[in-house]
Amino acid sequence: MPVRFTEEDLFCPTETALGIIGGKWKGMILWCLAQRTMRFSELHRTVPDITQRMLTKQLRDLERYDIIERKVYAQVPPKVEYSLSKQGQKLKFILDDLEEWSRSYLEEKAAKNETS
Amino acid sequence: MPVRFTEEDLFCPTETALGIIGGKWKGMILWCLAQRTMRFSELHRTVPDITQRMLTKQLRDLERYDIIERKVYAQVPPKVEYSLSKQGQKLKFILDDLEEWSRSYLEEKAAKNETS
DNA sequence: CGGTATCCTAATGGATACTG
DNA sequence: CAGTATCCATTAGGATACCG
Repeated sequence: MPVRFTEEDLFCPTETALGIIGGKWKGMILWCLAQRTMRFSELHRTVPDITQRMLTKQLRDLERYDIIERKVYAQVPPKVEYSLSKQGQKLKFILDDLEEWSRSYLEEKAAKNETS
Repeated sequence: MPVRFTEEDLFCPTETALGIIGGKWKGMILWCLAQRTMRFSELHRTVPDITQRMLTKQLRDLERYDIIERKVYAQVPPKVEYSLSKQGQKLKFILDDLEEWSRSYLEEKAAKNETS
């Protein structure tokens, strides 16, 4: 994903958005940060099975696109807090809708599997 | 992505949804089919630069998750139409929101780039 | 027209060790 | 605590040729 967006993005902005929130971990990270501001280590504990490397990488991506904010406290041991930015807050509502859709989707699937 | 969903999915359904609509092409394909039912060749012309292989693969994925429907007309030359399923229709509204978010996001970005 | 099959490259993700 | 660095495995995606 580029930081300067192209004509492609303007042709289908949905694609852009999916590029930003896509991947294996971003949904869950955003979901966590939508609940509350969290430190790196908290995220690491909360997101199941993510490695430090991946967590760092995803957070850097999200920060780069101004979806989250990173606040470093100048202290030892270090403390870094992550939170949703203004854009991230807006995105949260959509992710909520997506979660709701997914729930009903999974329920319907489960019901179908029972009757079949 | 499994067809039988796991406890992981129930822990964070958003992840599931992003797994279904993620990837390079699915957003745009769904966006096309949200406009209207389309034949394979129409999709192929409309989605820029997608290969036949990729288009087929994405359509199979979406069909497998019951997001779209595939209707084959028994005629020569063959005619196959793709459309949104009921679940796909519901998803459409969320993708619309996502598109709107993305537009405002890109606009803000563009504005920032001008002033900087 | 609407696909498959084969082969290949690029991108993503993971394991592990190390550090200010 | 909050990261990097290195190396490796897996997956996504692309080029091309062929088929009913």
